[in-house]
Amino acid sequence: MDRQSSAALSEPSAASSDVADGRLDNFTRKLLSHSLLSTDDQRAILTLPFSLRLLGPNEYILREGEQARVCPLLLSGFAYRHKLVADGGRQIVALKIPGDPLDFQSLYLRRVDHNLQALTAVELAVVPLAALEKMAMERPAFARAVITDILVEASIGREWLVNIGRRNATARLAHFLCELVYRLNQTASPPADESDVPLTQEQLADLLGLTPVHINRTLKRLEEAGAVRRKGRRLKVADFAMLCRIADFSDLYLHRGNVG
Amino acid sequence: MDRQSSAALSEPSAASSDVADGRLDNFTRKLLSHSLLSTDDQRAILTLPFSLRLLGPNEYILREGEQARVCPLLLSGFAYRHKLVADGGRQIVALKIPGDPLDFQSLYLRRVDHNLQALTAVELAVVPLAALEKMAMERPAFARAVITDILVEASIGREWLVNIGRRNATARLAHFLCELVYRLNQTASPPADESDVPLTQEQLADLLGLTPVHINRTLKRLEEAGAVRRKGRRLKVADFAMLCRIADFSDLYLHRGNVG
DNA sequence: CGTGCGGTTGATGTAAATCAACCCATGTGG
DNA sequence: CCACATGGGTTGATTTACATCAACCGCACG
Repeated sequence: MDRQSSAALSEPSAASSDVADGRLDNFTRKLLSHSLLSTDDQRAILTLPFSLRLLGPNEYILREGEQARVCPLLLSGFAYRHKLVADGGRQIVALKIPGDPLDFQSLYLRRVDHNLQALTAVELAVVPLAALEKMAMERPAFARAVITDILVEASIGREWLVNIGRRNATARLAHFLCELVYRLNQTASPPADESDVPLTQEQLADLLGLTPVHINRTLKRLEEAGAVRRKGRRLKVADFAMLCRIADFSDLYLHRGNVG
Repeated sequence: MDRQSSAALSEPSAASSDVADGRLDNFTRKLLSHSLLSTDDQRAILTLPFSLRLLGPNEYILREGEQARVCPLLLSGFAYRHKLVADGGRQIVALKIPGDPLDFQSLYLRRVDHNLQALTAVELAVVPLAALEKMAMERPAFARAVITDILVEASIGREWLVNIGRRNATARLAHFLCELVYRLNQTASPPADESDVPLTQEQLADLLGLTPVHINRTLKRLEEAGAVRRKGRRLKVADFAMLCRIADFSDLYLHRGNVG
Protein backbone atom coordinates (compact mmCIF):
# COMPACT_ATOMS: atom_id res chain seq x y z
CA MET A 1 0.00 0.00 0.00
CA ASP A 2 2.98 2.29 -0.08
CA ARG A 3 2.36 4.04 -3.35
CA GLN A 4 4.86 6.81 -3.01
CA SER A 5 4.86 10.28 -4.47
CA SER A 6 6.11 10.92 -7.95
CA ALA A 7 9.12 12.55 -9.49
CA ALA A 8 7.73 12.92 -12.99
CA LEU A 9 10.33 12.88 -15.69
CA SER A 10 10.67 16.01 -17.75
CA GLU A 11 12.71 16.84 -20.79
CA PRO A 12 16.36 16.91 -19.75
CA SER A 13 17.04 20.52 -18.87
CA ALA A 14 20.41 20.90 -20.51
CA ALA A 15 21.27 17.80 -22.50
CA SER A 16 24.20 17.11 -20.26
CA SER A 17 26.29 14.53 -22.00
CA ASP A 18 27.87 12.26 -19.44
CA VAL A 19 28.69 10.44 -22.63
CA ALA A 20 32.26 9.44 -22.37
CA ASP A 21 32.23 7.59 -19.09
CA GLY A 22 30.65 4.43 -20.41
CA ARG A 23 27.47 4.47 -18.38
CA LEU A 24 25.56 2.95 -21.27
CA ASP A 25 27.62 -0.24 -21.36
CA ASN A 26 24.84 -2.03 -19.56
CA PHE A 27 22.30 -1.03 -22.16
CA THR A 28 24.52 -2.03 -25.06
CA ARG A 29 25.10 -5.42 -23.48
CA LYS A 30 21.37 -5.90 -23.09
CA LEU A 31 20.79 -5.22 -26.77
CA LEU A 32 23.62 -7.57 -27.67
CA SER A 33 21.93 -10.37 -25.73
CA HIS A 34 19.36 -10.62 -28.51
CA SER A 35 20.64 -8.50 -31.39
CA LEU A 36 23.63 -8.12 -33.61
CA LEU A 37 25.39 -4.75 -33.60
CA SER A 38 28.60 -3.76 -35.34
CA THR A 39 31.32 -2.29 -33.15
CA ASP A 40 30.62 0.95 -34.94
CA ASP A 41 26.97 0.79 -33.96
CA GLN A 42 27.95 -0.05 -30.41
CA ARG A 43 30.26 2.95 -30.22
CA ALA A 44 27.50 5.16 -31.57
CA ILE A 45 25.08 3.95 -28.92
CA LEU A 46 27.53 4.91 -26.22
CA THR A 47 27.46 8.46 -27.50
CA LEU A 48 23.70 8.87 -27.09
CA PRO A 49 23.00 12.07 -25.18
CA PHE A 50 21.33 11.61 -21.85
CA SER A 51 20.93 13.15 -18.46
CA LEU A 52 21.36 11.18 -15.29
CA ARG A 53 18.51 10.86 -12.80
CA LEU A 54 18.62 9.27 -9.39
CA LEU A 55 15.40 8.01 -7.85
CA GLY A 56 14.67 6.42 -4.50
CA PRO A 57 12.77 3.19 -3.96
CA ASN A 58 9.06 3.37 -4.87
CA GLU A 59 9.32 6.60 -6.80
CA TYR A 60 7.24 6.73 -9.96
CA ILE A 61 8.99 6.97 -13.32
CA LEU A 62 5.87 7.02 -15.48
CA ARG A 63 2.17 7.08 -14.73
CA GLU A 64 -0.72 5.58 -16.64
CA GLY A 65 -2.27 8.12 -18.99
CA GLU A 66 0.80 10.33 -19.30
CA GLN A 67 2.46 11.32 -22.53
CA ALA A 68 6.16 10.56 -22.30
CA ARG A 69 8.62 12.66 -24.22
CA VAL A 70 11.83 10.96 -23.12
CA CYS A 71 13.08 7.40 -22.88
CA PRO A 72 14.69 6.31 -19.63
CA LEU A 73 17.29 3.55 -19.61
CA LEU A 74 17.86 1.67 -16.38
CA LEU A 75 21.56 1.97 -15.55
CA SER A 76 21.41 0.42 -12.10
CA GLY A 77 18.75 -0.85 -9.75
CA PHE A 78 15.41 -2.47 -10.49
CA ALA A 79 12.06 -1.17 -11.68
CA TYR A 80 8.69 -2.59 -12.57
CA ARG A 81 5.56 -1.91 -14.57
CA HIS A 82 2.24 -2.34 -12.86
CA LYS A 83 -1.45 -1.67 -13.20
CA LEU A 84 -3.98 -1.02 -10.50
CA VAL A 85 -7.43 -2.52 -10.36
CA ALA A 86 -10.69 -1.19 -8.96
CA ASP A 87 -10.60 -2.96 -5.59
CA GLY A 88 -7.10 -1.69 -4.80
CA GLY A 89 -5.24 -4.75 -5.99
CA ARG A 90 -2.29 -4.34 -8.25
CA GLN A 91 -0.54 -6.54 -10.75
CA ILE A 92 3.10 -6.17 -11.67
CA VAL A 93 3.28 -6.84 -15.41
CA ALA A 94 7.01 -6.53 -16.03
CA LEU A 95 10.25 -6.44 -14.08
CA LYS A 96 13.15 -4.42 -15.44
CA ILE A 97 16.77 -5.09 -14.51
CA PRO A 98 19.95 -3.05 -15.00
CA GLY A 99 20.59 -2.38 -18.67
CA ASP A 100 16.94 -2.54 -19.68
CA PRO A 101 15.34 0.26 -21.68
CA LEU A 102 12.20 1.34 -19.85
CA ASP A 103 10.03 2.96 -22.44
CA PHE A 104 10.72 2.38 -26.11
CA GLN A 105 6.97 2.18 -26.38
CA SER A 106 6.56 5.94 -26.19
CA LEU A 107 8.37 6.24 -29.50
CA TYR A 108 5.18 4.89 -31.06
CA LEU A 109 2.26 5.22 -28.65
CA ARG A 110 0.97 8.53 -27.36
CA ARG A 111 -0.32 7.42 -24.02
CA VAL A 112 1.31 5.30 -21.38
CA ASP A 113 -0.96 2.39 -20.45
CA HIS A 114 0.67 1.39 -17.16
CA ASN A 115 2.69 2.70 -14.24
CA LEU A 116 6.45 2.41 -14.07
CA GLN A 117 7.97 2.53 -10.62
CA ALA A 118 11.39 2.18 -9.08
CA LEU A 119 11.74 -1.01 -7.06
CA THR A 120 15.08 -0.14 -5.49
CA ALA A 121 17.09 3.04 -5.71
CA VAL A 122 17.78 3.47 -9.42
CA GLU A 123 20.01 5.40 -11.76
CA LEU A 124 18.36 6.38 -15.02
CA ALA A 125 19.86 7.63 -18.24
CA VAL A 126 17.14 9.80 -19.67
CA VAL A 127 17.46 10.00 -23.45
CA PRO A 128 15.43 12.42 -25.57
CA LEU A 129 13.14 10.59 -27.96
CA ALA A 130 14.49 12.69 -30.82
CA ALA A 131 17.98 11.33 -30.29
CA LEU A 132 16.72 7.76 -30.37
CA GLU A 133 14.68 8.44 -33.48
CA LYS A 134 17.68 9.92 -35.20
CA MET A 135 19.86 6.97 -34.34
CA ALA A 136 17.21 4.50 -35.46
CA MET A 137 16.96 6.38 -38.74
CA GLU A 138 20.68 6.37 -39.38
CA ARG A 139 21.44 2.89 -38.09
CA PRO A 140 19.04 0.14 -39.18
CA ALA A 141 20.72 -2.39 -36.91
CA PHE A 142 19.90 -0.21 -33.94
CA ALA A 143 16.31 0.15 -35.10
CA ARG A 144 16.11 -3.63 -35.38
CA ALA A 145 17.54 -4.05 -31.91
CA VAL A 146 14.93 -1.70 -30.48
CA ILE A 147 12.08 -3.66 -32.02
CA THR A 148 13.64 -6.95 -31.00
CA ASP A 149 13.86 -5.72 -27.44
CA ILE A 150 10.17 -4.83 -27.55
CA LEU A 151 9.35 -8.29 -28.88
CA VAL A 152 11.37 -10.09 -26.26
CA GLU A 153 9.59 -8.19 -23.53
CA ALA A 154 6.28 -9.17 -25.11
CA SER A 155 7.40 -12.79 -25.18
CA ILE A 156 8.24 -12.65 -21.50
CA GLY A 157 4.78 -11.24 -20.89
CA ARG A 158 3.22 -14.23 -22.64
CA GLU A 159 5.21 -16.61 -20.48
CA TRP A 160 4.00 -14.75 -17.41
CA LEU A 161 0.45 -15.32 -18.60
CA VAL A 162 1.12 -19.03 -18.72
CA ASN A 163 2.76 -18.84 -15.33
CA ILE A 164 -0.10 -17.06 -13.61
CA GLY A 165 -2.84 -18.77 -15.54
CA ARG A 166 -1.71 -22.36 -15.34
CA ARG A 167 0.93 -23.07 -12.71
CA ASN A 168 0.42 -23.56 -8.99
CA ALA A 169 2.09 -21.31 -6.45
CA THR A 170 5.27 -23.37 -6.07
CA ALA A 171 5.98 -23.81 -9.76
CA ARG A 172 4.97 -20.23 -10.38
CA LEU A 173 7.43 -18.83 -7.88
CA ALA A 174 10.15 -21.18 -9.04
CA HIS A 175 9.59 -20.18 -12.64
CA PHE A 176 9.91 -16.52 -11.89
CA LEU A 177 13.13 -17.09 -9.97
CA CYS A 178 14.58 -19.06 -12.87
CA GLU A 179 13.77 -16.27 -15.26
CA LEU A 180 15.31 -13.71 -12.97
CA VAL A 181 18.54 -15.66 -12.65
CA TYR A 182 18.73 -16.14 -16.40
CA ARG A 183 18.18 -12.49 -17.08
CA LEU A 184 20.64 -11.33 -14.48
CA ASN A 185 23.28 -13.41 -16.16
CA GLN A 186 23.31 -11.84 -19.59
CA THR A 187 25.69 -14.51 -20.82
CA ALA A 188 24.08 -17.39 -22.67
CA SER A 189 25.64 -19.98 -20.39
CA PRO A 190 23.60 -21.54 -17.60
CA PRO A 191 24.01 -19.12 -14.76
CA ALA A 192 25.60 -19.48 -11.37
CA ASP A 193 23.82 -20.04 -8.07
CA GLU A 194 23.33 -17.58 -5.25
CA SER A 195 21.66 -14.78 -7.17
CA ASP A 196 20.12 -12.21 -4.92
CA VAL A 197 16.40 -11.54 -5.30
CA PRO A 198 15.64 -7.88 -4.61
CA LEU A 199 11.86 -8.17 -4.12
CA THR A 200 9.86 -8.12 -0.92
CA GLN A 201 7.30 -10.84 -0.42
CA GLU A 202 4.53 -8.36 -1.07
CA GLN A 203 6.09 -7.45 -4.40
CA LEU A 204 6.48 -11.10 -5.32
CA ALA A 205 2.81 -11.53 -4.52
CA ASP A 206 1.81 -8.62 -6.75
CA LEU A 207 3.95 -10.04 -9.51
CA LEU A 208 2.70 -13.61 -9.33
CA GLY A 209 -0.97 -13.02 -8.69
CA LEU A 210 -0.82 -14.39 -5.14
CA THR A 211 -1.02 -12.95 -1.63
CA PRO A 212 1.98 -12.07 0.56
CA VAL A 213 0.99 -14.69 3.11
CA HIS A 214 0.93 -17.40 0.52
CA ILE A 215 4.25 -16.27 -0.91
CA ASN A 216 5.68 -16.59 2.56
CA ARG A 217 4.51 -20.15 2.98
CA THR A 218 5.60 -21.11 -0.51
CA LEU A 219 9.05 -19.64 0.04
CA LYS A 220 9.31 -21.61 3.22
CA ARG A 221 8.63 -24.82 1.36
CA LEU A 222 11.15 -23.93 -1.31
CA GLU A 223 13.69 -23.28 1.42
CA GLU A 224 12.98 -26.60 3.10
CA ALA A 225 13.56 -28.26 -0.25
CA GLY A 226 16.89 -26.43 -0.48
CA ALA A 227 16.01 -24.45 -3.58
CA VAL A 228 16.33 -21.02 -1.98
CA ARG A 229 18.02 -19.56 1.06
CA ARG A 230 16.83 -16.76 3.32
CA LYS A 231 18.72 -14.81 5.93
CA GLY A 232 16.68 -12.05 7.47
CA ARG A 233 14.97 -10.27 4.62
CA ARG A 234 17.45 -11.34 1.99
CA LEU A 235 16.31 -13.98 -0.45
CA LYS A 236 18.78 -15.94 -2.55
CA VAL A 237 18.53 -18.64 -5.16
CA ALA A 238 20.40 -21.62 -3.76
CA ASP A 239 19.80 -24.41 -6.24
CA PHE A 240 19.07 -23.14 -9.71
CA ALA A 241 18.80 -26.60 -11.26
CA MET A 242 16.23 -27.65 -8.71
CA LEU A 243 14.16 -24.56 -9.38
CA CYS A 244 14.25 -25.28 -13.10
CA ARG A 245 12.97 -28.77 -12.40
CA ILE A 246 10.18 -27.55 -10.15
CA ALA A 247 9.13 -24.94 -12.70
CA ASP A 248 9.60 -27.09 -15.77
CA PHE A 249 11.58 -24.13 -17.07
CA SER A 250 12.59 -23.65 -20.69
CA ASP A 251 14.44 -20.52 -21.77
CA LEU A 252 13.24 -20.50 -25.37
CA TYR A 253 10.98 -17.54 -24.68
CA LEU A 254 13.89 -15.33 -23.65
CA HIS A 255 15.26 -15.47 -27.19
CA ARG A 256 18.86 -15.49 -26.07
CA GLY A 257 21.33 -15.60 -28.87
CA ASN A 258 18.59 -14.76 -31.29
CA VAL A 259 21.35 -13.78 -33.70
CA GLY A 260 23.25 -17.02 -33.44
CA MET B 1 -7.86 -31.96 -25.64
CA ASP B 2 -8.43 -31.84 -29.35
CA ARG B 3 -5.02 -30.76 -30.53
CA GLN B 4 -5.45 -31.34 -34.20
CA SER B 5 -2.91 -32.14 -36.88
CA SER B 6 -0.93 -29.41 -38.56
CA ALA B 7 -0.87 -27.81 -41.95
CA ALA B 8 2.48 -26.10 -41.63
CA LEU B 9 2.84 -22.96 -43.67
CA SER B 10 5.45 -22.96 -46.38
CA GLU B 11 6.74 -20.28 -48.71
CA PRO B 12 3.95 -19.45 -51.14
CA SER B 13 4.52 -21.76 -54.08
CA ALA B 14 3.89 -19.31 -56.87
CA ALA B 15 3.43 -15.83 -55.45
CA SER B 16 -0.12 -15.76 -56.73
CA SER B 17 -1.26 -12.18 -56.51
CA ASP B 18 -4.92 -12.10 -55.69
CA VAL B 19 -4.00 -8.48 -55.30
CA ALA B 20 -6.67 -6.49 -56.96
CA ASP B 21 -9.75 -7.88 -55.26
CA GLY B 22 -9.33 -5.96 -52.02
CA ARG B 23 -8.85 -8.88 -49.67
CA LEU B 24 -6.44 -6.84 -47.57
CA ASP B 25 -8.99 -4.18 -46.69
CA ASN B 26 -9.43 -5.77 -43.31
CA PHE B 27 -5.76 -5.56 -42.57
CA THR B 28 -5.49 -1.95 -43.65
CA ARG B 29 -8.41 -1.03 -41.46
CA LYS B 30 -6.77 -2.73 -38.53
CA LEU B 31 -3.60 -0.70 -38.99
CA LEU B 32 -5.66 2.46 -39.33
CA SER B 33 -7.29 1.78 -35.96
CA HIS B 34 -4.02 2.76 -34.30
CA SER B 35 -1.81 4.29 -37.00
CA LEU B 36 -1.83 7.03 -39.57
CA LEU B 37 -1.35 6.04 -43.20
CA SER B 38 -1.56 8.19 -46.29
CA THR B 39 -3.96 7.06 -48.99
CA ASP B 40 -0.88 6.31 -51.05
CA ASP B 41 0.46 4.06 -48.31
CA GLN B 42 -2.90 2.38 -48.00
CA ARG B 43 -3.01 1.68 -51.71
CA ALA B 44 0.48 0.26 -51.58
CA ILE B 45 -0.48 -2.09 -48.76
CA LEU B 46 -3.33 -3.44 -50.84
CA THR B 47 -0.81 -4.44 -53.50
CA LEU B 48 1.24 -6.63 -51.17
CA PRO B 49 1.79 -10.01 -52.79
CA PHE B 50 0.24 -12.93 -50.97
CA SER B 51 -1.17 -16.34 -51.47
CA LEU B 52 -4.47 -17.38 -50.03
CA ARG B 53 -4.70 -20.29 -47.59
CA LEU B 54 -7.82 -21.84 -46.16
CA LEU B 55 -7.58 -23.74 -42.88
CA GLY B 56 -10.16 -25.61 -40.89
CA PRO B 57 -10.89 -25.15 -37.21
CA ASN B 58 -8.07 -26.28 -34.89
CA GLU B 59 -5.44 -26.48 -37.60
CA TYR B 60 -2.03 -25.21 -36.59
CA ILE B 61 -0.62 -22.13 -38.31
CA LEU B 62 2.68 -22.00 -36.40
CA ARG B 63 4.32 -24.26 -33.86
CA GLU B 64 6.63 -23.37 -31.00
CA GLY B 65 10.27 -23.71 -32.00
CA GLU B 66 9.71 -23.29 -35.71
CA GLN B 67 11.40 -20.72 -37.90
CA ALA B 68 8.80 -18.84 -39.87
CA ARG B 69 9.62 -17.44 -43.27
CA VAL B 70 6.28 -15.92 -44.11
CA CYS B 71 3.80 -13.64 -42.38
CA PRO B 72 0.16 -14.68 -42.38
CA LEU B 73 -2.58 -12.07 -42.16
CA LEU B 74 -5.96 -13.14 -40.88
CA LEU B 75 -8.53 -12.23 -43.54
CA SER B 76 -11.49 -13.96 -41.96
CA GLY B 77 -12.14 -16.18 -38.99
CA PHE B 78 -10.45 -16.28 -35.60
CA ALA B 79 -7.12 -17.63 -34.38
CA TYR B 80 -5.22 -17.75 -31.12
CA ARG B 81 -1.74 -18.06 -29.68
CA HIS B 82 -1.22 -20.57 -26.91
CA LYS B 83 1.44 -22.33 -24.90
CA LEU B 84 1.33 -25.76 -23.35
CA VAL B 85 2.55 -26.60 -19.91
CA ALA B 86 4.06 -29.78 -18.48
CA ASP B 87 0.90 -31.25 -16.93
CA GLY B 88 -1.08 -30.91 -20.15
CA GLY B 89 -2.69 -27.59 -19.34
CA ARG B 90 -2.67 -24.86 -21.91
CA GLN B 91 -2.94 -21.12 -21.77
CA ILE B 92 -4.23 -19.00 -24.61
CA VAL B 93 -2.08 -15.88 -24.64
CA ALA B 94 -3.65 -13.92 -27.49
CA LEU B 95 -6.80 -13.92 -29.58
CA LYS B 96 -6.64 -12.71 -33.16
CA ILE B 97 -9.64 -11.40 -35.06
CA PRO B 98 -10.21 -10.71 -38.75
CA GLY B 99 -7.78 -8.14 -40.06
CA ASP B 100 -5.05 -8.95 -37.55
CA PRO B 101 -1.52 -9.72 -38.67
CA LEU B 102 -0.49 -13.01 -37.11
CA ASP B 103 3.27 -12.98 -37.06
CA PHE B 104 5.11 -9.70 -37.49
CA GLN B 105 7.37 -11.11 -34.80
CA SER B 106 9.15 -13.40 -37.21
CA LEU B 107 10.52 -10.37 -39.01
CA TYR B 108 12.82 -9.97 -36.01
CA LEU B 109 12.98 -13.19 -34.00
CA ARG B 110 14.32 -16.43 -35.37
CA ARG B 111 12.28 -18.86 -33.33
CA VAL B 112 8.57 -18.89 -32.66
CA ASP B 113 7.94 -19.04 -28.91
CA HIS B 114 4.31 -20.16 -28.96
CA ASN B 115 1.73 -22.04 -31.01
CA LEU B 116 -0.66 -20.33 -33.34
CA GLN B 117 -3.85 -22.19 -34.12
CA ALA B 118 -7.04 -21.56 -36.05
CA LEU B 119 -10.05 -21.17 -33.79
CA THR B 120 -12.65 -21.26 -36.54
CA ALA B 121 -12.23 -21.89 -40.23
CA VAL B 122 -9.89 -19.15 -41.40
CA GLU B 123 -8.70 -17.47 -44.56
CA LEU B 124 -5.07 -16.39 -44.46
CA ALA B 125 -3.17 -14.06 -46.74
CA VAL B 126 0.34 -15.40 -46.59
CA VAL B 127 2.83 -12.65 -47.33
CA PRO B 128 6.54 -13.32 -47.90
CA LEU B 129 8.68 -11.64 -45.26
CA ALA B 130 10.81 -10.09 -47.99
CA ALA B 131 7.82 -8.18 -49.36
CA LEU B 132 7.01 -6.81 -45.92
CA GLU B 133 10.61 -5.84 -45.34
CA LYS B 134 10.74 -4.05 -48.65
CA MET B 135 7.58 -2.12 -47.93
CA ALA B 136 8.75 -1.21 -44.45
CA MET B 137 11.99 0.05 -45.96
CA GLU B 138 10.29 2.19 -48.58
CA ARG B 139 7.41 3.43 -46.46
CA PRO B 140 8.30 4.61 -42.96
CA ALA B 141 4.65 5.08 -42.03
CA PHE B 142 4.06 1.40 -42.73
CA ALA B 143 7.07 0.44 -40.65
CA ARG B 144 5.70 2.54 -37.81
CA ALA B 145 2.31 0.91 -38.14
CA VAL B 146 3.89 -2.53 -37.89
CA ILE B 147 5.69 -1.65 -34.68
CA THR B 148 2.63 0.05 -33.29
CA ASP B 149 0.62 -3.07 -33.95
CA ILE B 150 3.20 -5.11 -32.07
CA LEU B 151 3.04 -2.69 -29.15
CA VAL B 152 -0.73 -2.71 -28.97
CA GLU B 153 -0.72 -6.50 -28.84
CA ALA B 154 1.81 -6.31 -26.02
CA SER B 155 -0.39 -3.84 -24.20
CA ILE B 156 -3.33 -6.19 -24.49
CA GLY B 157 -1.14 -8.94 -23.06
CA ARG B 158 -0.40 -6.79 -20.03
CA GLU B 159 -4.08 -6.19 -19.46
CA TRP B 160 -4.66 -9.94 -19.65
CA LEU B 161 -2.05 -10.37 -16.93
CA VAL B 162 -4.02 -8.01 -14.73
CA ASN B 163 -7.20 -9.81 -15.63
CA ILE B 164 -5.94 -13.28 -14.79
CA GLY B 165 -3.81 -12.23 -11.87
CA ARG B 166 -6.20 -9.95 -10.04
CA ARG B 167 -9.83 -10.29 -11.08
CA ASN B 168 -12.32 -12.93 -9.97
CA ALA B 169 -14.00 -15.20 -12.48
CA THR B 170 -17.01 -12.97 -13.12
CA ALA B 171 -15.09 -9.75 -13.68
CA ARG B 172 -12.48 -11.65 -15.64
CA LEU B 173 -14.97 -13.09 -18.07
CA ALA B 174 -16.80 -9.78 -18.36
CA HIS B 175 -13.57 -7.97 -19.06
CA PHE B 176 -12.63 -10.30 -21.85
CA LEU B 177 -16.03 -9.94 -23.45
CA CYS B 178 -15.77 -6.16 -23.31
CA GLU B 179 -12.41 -6.28 -25.03
CA LEU B 180 -13.72 -8.59 -27.70
CA VAL B 181 -16.68 -6.34 -28.46
CA TYR B 182 -14.42 -3.31 -28.64
CA ARG B 183 -12.00 -4.99 -30.96
CA LEU B 184 -14.67 -6.39 -33.22
CA ASN B 185 -15.95 -2.88 -33.72
CA GLN B 186 -12.89 -1.25 -35.21
CA THR B 187 -14.61 2.11 -35.07
CA ALA B 188 -13.71 4.26 -32.10
CA SER B 189 -17.33 4.70 -31.06
CA PRO B 190 -18.77 2.62 -28.23
CA PRO B 191 -19.88 -0.56 -29.95
CA ALA B 192 -23.29 -2.06 -30.42
CA ASP B 193 -24.79 -4.93 -28.44
CA GLU B 194 -25.36 -8.49 -29.58
CA SER B 195 -21.82 -9.32 -30.66
CA ASP B 196 -21.32 -13.00 -31.23
CA VAL B 197 -18.63 -14.77 -29.20
CA PRO B 198 -17.04 -17.54 -31.26
CA LEU B 199 -15.33 -19.42 -28.40
CA THR B 200 -16.36 -22.65 -26.75
CA GLN B 201 -16.46 -22.73 -22.97
CA GLU B 202 -13.33 -24.83 -22.94
CA GLN B 203 -11.52 -22.21 -25.01
CA LEU B 204 -12.75 -19.45 -22.74
CA ALA B 205 -11.37 -21.45 -19.84
CA ASP B 206 -7.97 -21.84 -21.48
CA LEU B 207 -7.94 -18.14 -22.21
CA LEU B 208 -8.94 -16.93 -18.76
CA GLY B 209 -7.00 -19.37 -16.59
CA LEU B 210 -10.15 -21.12 -15.36
CA THR B 211 -11.81 -24.51 -15.88
CA PRO B 212 -14.64 -25.18 -18.35
CA VAL B 213 -17.00 -26.08 -15.52
CA HIS B 214 -16.39 -22.81 -13.78
CA ILE B 215 -16.80 -20.87 -17.02
CA ASN B 216 -20.14 -22.57 -17.42
CA ARG B 217 -21.37 -21.51 -14.00
CA THR B 218 -20.01 -17.99 -14.41
CA LEU B 219 -21.73 -17.61 -17.77
CA LYS B 220 -24.93 -18.74 -16.19
CA ARG B 221 -24.70 -16.02 -13.61
CA LEU B 222 -23.90 -13.42 -16.25
CA GLU B 223 -26.94 -14.58 -18.17
CA GLU B 224 -29.17 -14.36 -15.12
CA ALA B 225 -27.93 -10.81 -14.66
CA GLY B 226 -28.87 -10.12 -18.28
CA ALA B 227 -25.35 -9.32 -19.43
CA VAL B 228 -25.11 -12.14 -21.97
CA ARG B 229 -27.53 -14.32 -23.87
CA ARG B 230 -27.16 -17.96 -24.85
CA LYS B 231 -29.18 -20.01 -27.27
CA GLY B 232 -27.83 -23.49 -27.74
CA ARG B 233 -24.08 -23.17 -28.11
CA ARG B 234 -24.18 -19.59 -29.32
CA LEU B 235 -23.01 -16.96 -26.87
CA LYS B 236 -23.86 -13.31 -27.37
CA VAL B 237 -23.12 -10.12 -25.52
CA ALA B 238 -26.50 -8.73 -24.51
CA ASP B 239 -25.69 -5.73 -22.33
CA PHE B 240 -22.33 -4.24 -23.10
CA ALA B 241 -22.65 -1.41 -20.60
CA MET B 242 -23.39 -3.85 -17.80
CA LEU B 243 -20.38 -5.94 -18.70
CA CYS B 244 -18.19 -2.84 -18.63
CA ARG B 245 -19.49 -2.08 -15.15
CA ILE B 246 -18.89 -5.60 -13.90
CA ALA B 247 -15.38 -5.63 -15.33
CA ASP B 248 -14.49 -2.05 -14.42
CA PHE B 249 -13.43 -1.80 -18.03
CA SER B 250 -11.31 0.99 -19.46
CA ASP B 251 -10.25 0.96 -23.09
CA LEU B 252 -7.08 3.00 -22.67
CA TYR B 253 -4.92 -0.09 -23.18
CA LEU B 254 -6.32 -0.70 -26.65
CA HIS B 255 -4.72 2.54 -27.87
CA ARG B 256 -7.57 3.35 -30.19
CA GLY B 257 -7.14 6.55 -32.10
CA ASN B 258 -3.52 6.62 -31.08
CA VAL B 259 -3.03 9.05 -33.95
CA GLY B 260 -6.32 10.92 -33.52
C1' DC C 1 -29.77 -42.85 -36.50
C1' DG C 2 -26.26 -43.27 -33.67
C1' DT C 3 -22.25 -40.95 -31.90
C1' DG C 4 -19.69 -37.53 -29.84
C1' DC C 5 -18.59 -32.94 -28.62
C1' DG C 6 -19.92 -29.30 -26.02
C1' DG C 7 -22.63 -28.07 -22.42
C1' DT C 8 -25.02 -28.57 -17.74
C1' DT C 9 -25.42 -29.87 -13.03
C1' DG C 10 -24.44 -31.69 -8.36
C1' DA C 11 -21.22 -33.44 -4.80
C1' DT C 12 -16.93 -33.03 -2.98
C1' DG C 13 -12.03 -31.59 -2.46
C1' DT C 14 -8.38 -28.21 -2.02
C1' DA C 15 -5.25 -24.42 -3.04
C1' DA C 16 -5.09 -20.15 -1.94
C1' DA C 17 -7.36 -16.02 0.36
C1' DT C 18 -8.58 -13.84 4.42
C1' DC C 19 -8.32 -12.56 9.14
C1' DA C 20 -5.68 -11.77 13.02
C1' DA C 21 -1.92 -11.96 15.96
C1' DC C 22 2.65 -11.45 16.87
C1' DC C 23 7.80 -10.97 15.88
C1' DC C 24 11.90 -8.73 14.66
C1' DA C 25 15.04 -5.49 12.60
C1' DT C 26 15.63 -0.94 11.55
C1' DG C 27 15.21 3.69 11.95
C1' DT C 28 13.72 8.00 14.47
C1' DG C 29 12.77 11.36 17.72
C1' DG C 30 12.49 12.62 22.50
C1' DC D 1 20.10 5.85 24.88
C1' DC D 2 15.80 4.39 25.38
C1' DA D 3 10.76 4.57 23.57
C1' DC D 4 8.43 3.95 20.03
C1' DA D 5 6.87 3.62 15.30
C1' DT D 6 7.16 1.15 11.07
C1' DG D 7 7.67 -2.10 7.46
C1' DG D 8 8.59 -6.52 6.49
C1' DG D 9 8.04 -11.15 7.78
C1' DT D 10 5.92 -15.41 10.23
C1' DT D 11 2.34 -18.29 11.85
C1' DG D 12 -2.25 -20.33 12.95
C1' DA D 13 -7.35 -20.56 12.31
C1' DT D 14 -10.86 -20.13 9.21
C1' DT D 15 -13.21 -19.20 4.85
C1' DT D 16 -13.89 -19.33 0.02
C1' DA D 17 -13.42 -19.41 -4.80
C1' DC D 18 -12.39 -22.40 -7.85
C1' DA D 19 -10.98 -27.27 -9.21
C1' DT D 20 -12.06 -31.91 -9.58
C1' DC D 21 -14.91 -35.82 -10.31
C1' DA D 22 -18.78 -37.84 -12.27
C1' DA D 23 -23.02 -38.10 -14.38
C1' DC D 24 -26.13 -36.90 -17.76
C1' DC D 25 -28.14 -34.16 -21.66
C1' DG D 26 -29.02 -32.66 -26.31
C1' DC D 27 -27.91 -30.69 -30.51
C1' DA D 28 -25.27 -31.22 -34.75
C1' DC D 29 -23.46 -33.88 -37.99
C1' DG D 30 -21.57 -37.62 -40.53
